[in-house]
Amino acid sequence: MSTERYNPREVEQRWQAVWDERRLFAADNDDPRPKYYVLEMFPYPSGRIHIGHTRNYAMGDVVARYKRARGWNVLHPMGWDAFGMPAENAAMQNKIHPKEWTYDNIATMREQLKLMGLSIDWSRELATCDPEYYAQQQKLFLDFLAAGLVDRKTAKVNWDPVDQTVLANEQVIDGKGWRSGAPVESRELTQWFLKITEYSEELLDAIGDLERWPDRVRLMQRNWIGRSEGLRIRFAFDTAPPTGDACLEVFTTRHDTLFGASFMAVSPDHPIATACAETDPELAAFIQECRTLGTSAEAIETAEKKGYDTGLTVRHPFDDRILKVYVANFVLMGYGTGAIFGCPGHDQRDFDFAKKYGLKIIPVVAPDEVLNGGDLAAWVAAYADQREAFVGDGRMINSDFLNGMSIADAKEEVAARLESRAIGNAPEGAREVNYRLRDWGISRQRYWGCPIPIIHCDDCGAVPVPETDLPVRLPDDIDFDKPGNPLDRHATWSKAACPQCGKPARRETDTMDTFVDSSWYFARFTTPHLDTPTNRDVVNAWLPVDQYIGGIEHAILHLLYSRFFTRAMRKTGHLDIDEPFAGLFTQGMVVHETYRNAAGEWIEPAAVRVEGQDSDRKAFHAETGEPLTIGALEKMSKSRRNTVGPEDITGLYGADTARWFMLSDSPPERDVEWTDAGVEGAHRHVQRVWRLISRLAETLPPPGQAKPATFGDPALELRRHVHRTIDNVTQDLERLRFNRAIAQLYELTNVLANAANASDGTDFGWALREASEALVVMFAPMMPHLAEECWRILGHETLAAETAWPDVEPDLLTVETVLLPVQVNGKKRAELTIAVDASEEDVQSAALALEPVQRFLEGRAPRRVVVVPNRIVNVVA
RNA sequence: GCGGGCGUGGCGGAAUGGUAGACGCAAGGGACUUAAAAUCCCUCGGCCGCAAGGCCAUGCGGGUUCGACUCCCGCCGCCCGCACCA
Repeated sequence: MSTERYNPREVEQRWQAVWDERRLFAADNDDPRPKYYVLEMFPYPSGRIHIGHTRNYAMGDVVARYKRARGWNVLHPMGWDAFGMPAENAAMQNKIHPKEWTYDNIATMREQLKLMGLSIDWSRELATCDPEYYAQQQKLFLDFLAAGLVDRKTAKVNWDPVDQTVLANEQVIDGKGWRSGAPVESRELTQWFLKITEYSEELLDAIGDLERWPDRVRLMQRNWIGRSEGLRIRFAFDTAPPTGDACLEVFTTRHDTLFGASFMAVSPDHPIATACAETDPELAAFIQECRTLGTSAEAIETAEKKGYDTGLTVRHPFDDRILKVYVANFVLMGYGTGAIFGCPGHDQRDFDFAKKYGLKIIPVVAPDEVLNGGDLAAWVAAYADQREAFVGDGRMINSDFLNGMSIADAKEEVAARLESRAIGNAPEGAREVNYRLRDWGISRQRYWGCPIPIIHCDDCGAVPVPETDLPVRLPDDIDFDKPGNPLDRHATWSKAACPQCGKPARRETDTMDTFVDSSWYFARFTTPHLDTPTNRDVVNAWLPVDQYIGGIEHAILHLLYSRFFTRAMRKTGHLDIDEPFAGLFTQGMVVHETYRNAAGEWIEPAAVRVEGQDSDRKAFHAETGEPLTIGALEKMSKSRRNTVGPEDITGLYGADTARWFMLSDSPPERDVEWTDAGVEGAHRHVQRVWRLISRLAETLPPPGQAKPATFGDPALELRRHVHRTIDNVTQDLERLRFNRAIAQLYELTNVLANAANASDGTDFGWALREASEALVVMFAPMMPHLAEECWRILGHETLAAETAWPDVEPDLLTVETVLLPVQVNGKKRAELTIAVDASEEDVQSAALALEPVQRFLEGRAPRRVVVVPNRIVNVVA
């Protein structure tokens, strides 16, 4: 008897060795079959794989294995996003070299991943901290530089005082560093920038073509790029500033409200503000005050609108009114021109500002309900006493030649008039599109990153390192005794000869933002060991990634940078595609209950005993018996101590159980709660399938028997269910609805278990084998080891992993009779079994003849009978 | 503030205008066992009823429709993203 308990530890190891030995998952660049590239966001080697990774890779592996079974040439690689600050933090804390720490972690995590039985082409493994990888990244940087896609400019940067480094805007969350959580300061530094804004328009427009991306992510990217159409207007100075400018330029999207202008305001960082402050200490103090104001949500929410009158004035372009120029704390230098015209009537900030400084509030747009039958004069008179500016739609008032126009027409009129006039030799107004997106500052004052291949020479400036000198390698002999960048302090590394003039010069000591590393790794996987960044033919053949899978936390940064990088690589001739990821899926997190003791300390699940159920559940410390409070479901994290290690699960139940469980209950985009009961349930299923198949294997006819010409009813019924399941599971896997596919497979298992006891004719034996094999091949993507073991005892010498996906016999999807629900007034009252091709009249009369229908009709004739063929009958009484 | 999403049994969730609650978990009952584990079988939204059957039910209130978890309008609650972007 082969019905001993299934031993996942032994079985999984054995089949993993077989897969490895046969190089089953190595993708060949010359394979003539159509390609399919499935990729999960590569992990940061933080120490150990956690269960969230496991879910992510399980999903990708299901797709990879399924597509392989469908005959695609599948590329499914894995690598390591290996540069970054935790390695340096570890170096400082534990006196271990970042390189050693990183490679140790990679070794550990690689072994953990291998235990999961993922169908990965390990021959393509890469680590971004490997000189083999970052050498090519340095080439890309130099190519981008030559192509004009790199900028070096002084810029106000977000400085993290704890990590002692610059942060991208995207890395500042609520005014705090995304890693350290420390309040971010503002500093002026010379930085390297990648000119992502060159592609603002293209990156925005192309979002519409990303059909297999979640709407949510597309929307987030759209908002992040933040396009707005408006008008750049030049206001002639009446009292000129010390800079000597003739005009004050502003950007606005509400030029229709130009007659409502009652002041001008510039940012505290505007050159005019800076110039005025030189001779005005009070203004200088005001500007300083503005800078210290936080950028956190609360700070912005509660910040009062404040301004400082510069004494400068401008002339209104249409009515010659003189408008005062303020420096105002709410005007941002980073957007538009850093200056605005204030229209208190129709902008809440300007409204608040005007109230505070006693400026005129002139409504110039009135809503239709006031214009049509309302008391316009009274509305205008009371306007300034309101609390809120009117920002809705309406028609123009108080606006000279614009009066009566719609907002859109007024905008058009103002733009046309200002464009046709000029101050000096420049037009007074110009239509302009502005983007919120800023250039990407990539300089980091850090050791553990890709060195920027530049040498600074006093005479020649910033000179690229010649390609023959690449890679610029990180030095190994470094110390982490002080915060800041160890490369700066290195005795010799930064000394270099200028490649142009040969004089002593200084090597760039900043390294690249690690988001650069992850912006092109998907392309590198196509030729991971080549001595150029890509091979154009190969990369063009594999890209775009057909299915990319990762967390929603990368919805903006990583995905936007990768989209930009792909375009930059296109411009520099490294590939010929635009979009890196044709399909994107953002999976949910794995969450777990949290537990705390009376002292408020977090207690890890392994040390917790839970009793009772539902609202009566109580938690105790497993050893001390101390009562614990059960907290919220939270993302597994070290700080909450609610993590479960994958090896705990694979050790106890095997990888298949873990994979099956993580995919089974929740839809993949939603969070899944890790529960012991759920895992045990999944494991019971593994054992049950094993028992079922091994019992069946003893009685089934051998594989490869000719299909019987005819089938009896029990066999036919089984076959129908099998083929319906094949059809459904196929559709579900195509759409990544793993939970539904699994529900179907549970059902098929139940059907097969019942059928196994039924009958034993030749035709039935054949149908049972067909059903068993279909079941095994269909669950193989989720439980690949169990599938191999089942496949073997079903009498096959081949591997389940190499077996083609079963074909649906379309005839078996159609049935002769159908069970129709019969409703009376929209409520189900009876059922009707009838031929699928029955005429509507026949269905109708059969339905009306049913006893319950007659009962509800109470002898009356129905008013109407709705027959939806093969779906439902509704009798309207 | 702006934008987006979600709300279904004890729980995770099915059902994308057509039988609400597939499938799983938990729970209860039974069989097997000296016993336990494992396994197998049955029950499992609420209420009324011996039963047949009926009534109520997808956050709340309206609407469209022969028919609404699903579409529309208005509330309530929760979650996410962006945030002084002119």
